[in-house]
This record gives sequence, C-alpha cells and structure tokens, in this order.
Amino acid sequence: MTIKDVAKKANVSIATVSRILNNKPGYTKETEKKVLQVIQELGYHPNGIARGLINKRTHTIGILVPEISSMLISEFISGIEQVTHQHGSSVIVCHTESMGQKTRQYLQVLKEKQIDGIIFTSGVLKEDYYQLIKDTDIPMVLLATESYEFPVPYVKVNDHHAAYSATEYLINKGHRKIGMISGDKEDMIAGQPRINGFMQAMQAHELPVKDEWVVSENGFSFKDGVNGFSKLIHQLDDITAVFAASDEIALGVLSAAYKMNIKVPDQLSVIGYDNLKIAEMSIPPLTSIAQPLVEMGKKATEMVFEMMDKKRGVESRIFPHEIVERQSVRELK
Amino acid sequence: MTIKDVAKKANVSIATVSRILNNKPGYTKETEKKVLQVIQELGYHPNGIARGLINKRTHTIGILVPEISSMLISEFISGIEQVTHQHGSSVIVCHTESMGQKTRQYLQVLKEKQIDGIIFTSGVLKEDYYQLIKDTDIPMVLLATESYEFPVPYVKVNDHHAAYSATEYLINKGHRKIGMISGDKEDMIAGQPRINGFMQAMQAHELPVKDEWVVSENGFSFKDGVNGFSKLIHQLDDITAVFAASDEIALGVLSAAYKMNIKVPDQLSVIGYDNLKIAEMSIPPLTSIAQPLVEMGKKATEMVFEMMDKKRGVESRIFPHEIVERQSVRELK
DNA sequence: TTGTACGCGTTATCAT
DNA sequence: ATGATAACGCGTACAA
Repeated sequence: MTIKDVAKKANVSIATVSRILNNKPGYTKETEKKVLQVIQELGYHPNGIARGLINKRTHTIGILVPEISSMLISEFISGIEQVTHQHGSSVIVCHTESMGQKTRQYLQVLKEKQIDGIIFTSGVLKEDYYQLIKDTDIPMVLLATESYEFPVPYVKVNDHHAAYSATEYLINKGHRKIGMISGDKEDMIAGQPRINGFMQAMQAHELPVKDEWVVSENGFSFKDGVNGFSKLIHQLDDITAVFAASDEIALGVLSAAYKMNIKVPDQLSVIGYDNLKIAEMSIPPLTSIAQPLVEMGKKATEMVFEMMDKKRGVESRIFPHEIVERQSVRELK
Repeated sequence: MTIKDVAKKANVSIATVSRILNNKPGYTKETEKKVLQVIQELGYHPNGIARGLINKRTHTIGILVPEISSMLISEFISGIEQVTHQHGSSVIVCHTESMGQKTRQYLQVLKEKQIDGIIFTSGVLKEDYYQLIKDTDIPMVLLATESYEFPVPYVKVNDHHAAYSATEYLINKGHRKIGMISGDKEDMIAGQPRINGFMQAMQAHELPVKDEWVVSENGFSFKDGVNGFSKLIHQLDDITAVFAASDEIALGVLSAAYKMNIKVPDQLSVIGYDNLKIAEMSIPPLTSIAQPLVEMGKKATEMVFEMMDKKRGVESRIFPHEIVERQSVRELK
C-alpha cells in the first residue's frame, strides 16, 4: 500500500498524489477530489520513513533522563511532550540510569535514528557525550543541568540562590540551629551549589554552621532522607529545622521524625526542594522550594525547535524559583 | 557522510561495506580491517532511516499512556524501557490525556513512523482506536486494561479478585464497618470490577453494605481521596476501615483524616491499591494491594516482540497481586 | 571475495 | 496541470 497504488487506482502519476498530500500547488479541484477519494478507499497513509529519508526531518526528538520513574523527571517529560506534540513531533525517552555505557549507546541510537533534537536532563554532560553529538548538527539543550565546559544552552533554576532563599526563609522564621541534608556532595550541579547556598545564608546571618550540620547522602531519595536525618540528629541534637535538598529527602525526614516521635512542625521544621506533587500529599503538607518544572520542560523543547528552524544557537534561561508555604515549617519566637 | 564515502575512501564497493556493517559473510579479514579503519576515521554511522525503509523494521515501539506523570505509569514505562532497550529498540511515549482526539492522532503518527509495535496502557480501547491499527500488521498489546470486544492480548491483574482480597483482609482483621472509595464508577476496567470485588467480599462474609458506603469519585487521584473521604464519613460515621481503589486515593484519605484529627491506624484503618513507591513514604506507611508493575510492563513488551518475530498472536497474562502489609491497618479485637 | 544494479516509498526537478 | 525520473542511504540478488 504505497503512493504508487493510489496513483494507479486514481489514474494519475505519483507526483500528483504527492502534491496533493503535501498541498503544493499544481492540480485541479477535481483530481484532488478523486485522489482523496481513492486514498480514503484504500486507507492509504504515507510512509514517514521514506519521507524522513528525503526531508531529513524525522519529527522525533530524544530526551535522556537518568531515572524514568522519578516524579521530578515525570514533570519535565510532561512539559516536553506538550510542546513536542504541538509541533507535530513525538518524543523518544531514553533511560540512561546515569550509566555512561547506556548513555553513549542511546546517543548513538538517536544519531542513527536521525532524530531532530536532543534534550539532556539532570545529569552531567560528560566530554564523550558531547563529542558524540557535537559533529552532528543535531540541536541539543540541557535541562536542569548545565555545562561549564561546552557551549550547550541550558534551562534551569539558580540552585545556589534557591538554597540560599530556603535557608533564609528558615532563618526569618526564627530558626538558628539548622541542618541540611544534601544529595551527592560531589555533584557539581545539584549538590555543591545547594550546599554553598545554605552555608552562605547561614554566614550572612552570622549564624554558626559546622560541617557536620550538612550531611551528604549519595542521592536525593526518600531513603537518603531517613538515613540522613538519623545522622543529623546525632550531630546536632537541639536542631529546630532542616533544609532538605529534595522533596523526597524531606519526606524521608518526615518519616524518620515520625518514628522518633518528633512532631513536625511543632518540634521540627522541614523545608523541601522541587515542590513535587507529593509535597501537598504529605503529612503535614510540605513547604518547599518550587521550580516550575513543566514550564522548564516546555521552554527547553521550544529552544530545541528554535535551533532546528533558525539553525543557530539560542540563549540559556534561568527560571525563577519560589517558596510554596504549606505546613511543615513553623515560626519560632 | 554516507556508506558511499566510506566505500570510496576504502577503495571497495558499498556492498562490501554493507556486508561488514551487518557482518554478513563475504570479505577478508584485511578488507574488514581497512574498512573499519576508514569508518573510524570518518566517524561514519549508518542512517537508520534508510535502513528502516528497506528492512521494514524501525526498532521503535510506541506506548500510549493516559497520564504521563502518574507514578503508576512511570513504573510501567520503566519496565517497558528495560526490555525494549534490551532488544535494541527504543520507545516513543505518547501522552493521550485520555482524549480521543489525541489518541487517534498519535496512533496515526505511530503508523506513519512505521513503528514495530504498540503498547496501549490503562484506558479503554475504543472501537475507532482498534480500527486504526487492526488492518496494519503492527502488533499491539494492552497493559493494565483489556478489551471485551476485540482480540487484543493483554496483561493485567484480576481487579475483581484483588479488591476482594483487600476487603477480606480488612474483614479478617476484625473490621465490619468498611467503606470504599472507588474511582470512576463507569470505568469497566478499574472501576466496576473493584467495586464488585468489594461488594462480594462483604456479602460473602455476611456483612452489611449500603450503596452509599462506596463513594465513587471521578478519578483515582489524591484529591478524589480527600473529597471521597469527607463524603464517606458522613454516610458511615462509625466506620473503622476504608478500602481505597488507588494509593493516591488512600493518601488523600490519610490527609483528610489527619485534618479531622482521626488517627490512622488507631481510629481508622486504610488499605490502598497499586503499592506505588509513595506507599512506603506516607505516614503511617500504607498497607496496599501490590501489582507487579515493572514486571507487567516487561511482560507486555516481551509479548510485543514475540508477536513481531513469530508473526502470530500470543496469550494474555493475568498477574498475581499480593498484599503488602505496612502500618495503616490495625487489628480490631 | 567482491562489485553492479535494482528496489524500498517519498519528494523534487524538470519536462510536457 | 500533470508526468517521468532522479535523488535520499541502504541492503541484496546476481554476476563476475
């Protein structure tokens, strides 16, 4: 079932059918009607592969994510899918699991599939990743991450600043003994900057901070939160508030505190980071630093399409964060 | 940069290069070495589009989901991606938002993209959807749903049975006044069967049930849970336990109860459905009916590949559910 | 072992 | 307005 069959049955050339399909000028109303008729009868639909071969456009973009079942990523994907679909394209989701091997493999596959663009999400853009696509003309943008070495546009929030705000918020509520549970301390994107933001806010307000007051776990998960809090409570036993580097960590803190019979927010205030949907589902509802996740996904995608069309670079974008107040932080007097 | 360039530079024909690329027999170690060398130098990689055109295999499968940022779906996708990647393919995620329009559109796109298979996830397979792909030879399998009208293989759990088990579990714990918060009552897949399972378990144990004791909200979300519980508490004020048709609903119940100062599990027991990751993150940790979500996603994908290879149908599969006991249900004596 | 030439389903460029 | 035909990049009979 190809364009040929349609042409034959309609007694026209394939060229004419093609013109009608792509409504390029060059046919009468009548032939159009006839051809459309035949197409209907035959249930014909064009072969996108053949089209892609000649147009050099596959109407597909690839997105690389470290963890597919993370709620953070889900929100990103949601935004990405929205504008992608809007542009008549679809998205291939590549689950890298933060593994170099798998990432390179997927990058290779995306190249071979001739996809139109790439969105690289929350993870560091390693040198070899970059090499793998820099010689192609596939536009790429970074989402929730950035590269200090390579000229790849990105969209993210200012982690340092956001962490500073979160900490300052706690301070303004009267807290003095504040601990932090960060993710991976070595992480230059989501680890370091948030820790620094925390530290600087404390110092700016002339509050004491010891290194042990920020405990760094391996990741940003629930488990890291419960483990982290157990450690933290030992280092800083008269703690009144904790800044968690992610909402999942914060939920871990909530759980751990619950088990230790520490009441939140009465005895302990907790602020999270990301403002995922679970933030409003927790008990008590979690105060959190909100990133406009869906918006960010949308913007990153728009940038990719812009680079495709205009064939040129595009400016990175820092999104604003905001504090969403719920009930996990109380004012100290 | 095509196979031609490689052939030219290596002083061989494109046929030879092609053979080497697909390691079909017919060349010496030496020419292989030389060609591989050139490929390396040129940084050549084959064009998957051209390949797809001739092989009729795009190594891409499409998955349709109603809600991309649902944790349930995330787990499915996770399983699907796993085996898809294992088979050297990638997955296009189609977010239908349960909209007929968008679903049909995506189905059309998938056909044009000549994808190798389709996984249709949790939603009803409407007649026109089916028509859209039944004449193609694209294998399709249903995940977490099933069709009573069309011969499409599926993988799911037995919702009726699972709901029965959940209810019976509550009964065995000594509960008598049990309410249920279901999702959409009209939903023939995830609505009706669970309600029926609940009803039958109650009747089998000769317990009273009134219609008002099962309140049906529009969906399976957190919000539905909090709204549902408010209604339920009015209909059945000496209630001791509730069966929630999803974990999100259950979390809504937990939140609502918390606000009303009802202690879980002391004054109220709650059992959820799905056993999402949030089930262990809630306060108290949620007892829930577990579906092996990732496994189900994997199985569905395997079925698709099997249908692709063997060109024939495949048997549907009902997965077992199990009760994961945590701390949201207490024994009544 | 290796090369030539055709075909995959389209679109684009010429003619007519 | 329409048609013939050359690309697009690759795989593969068939020939050599």
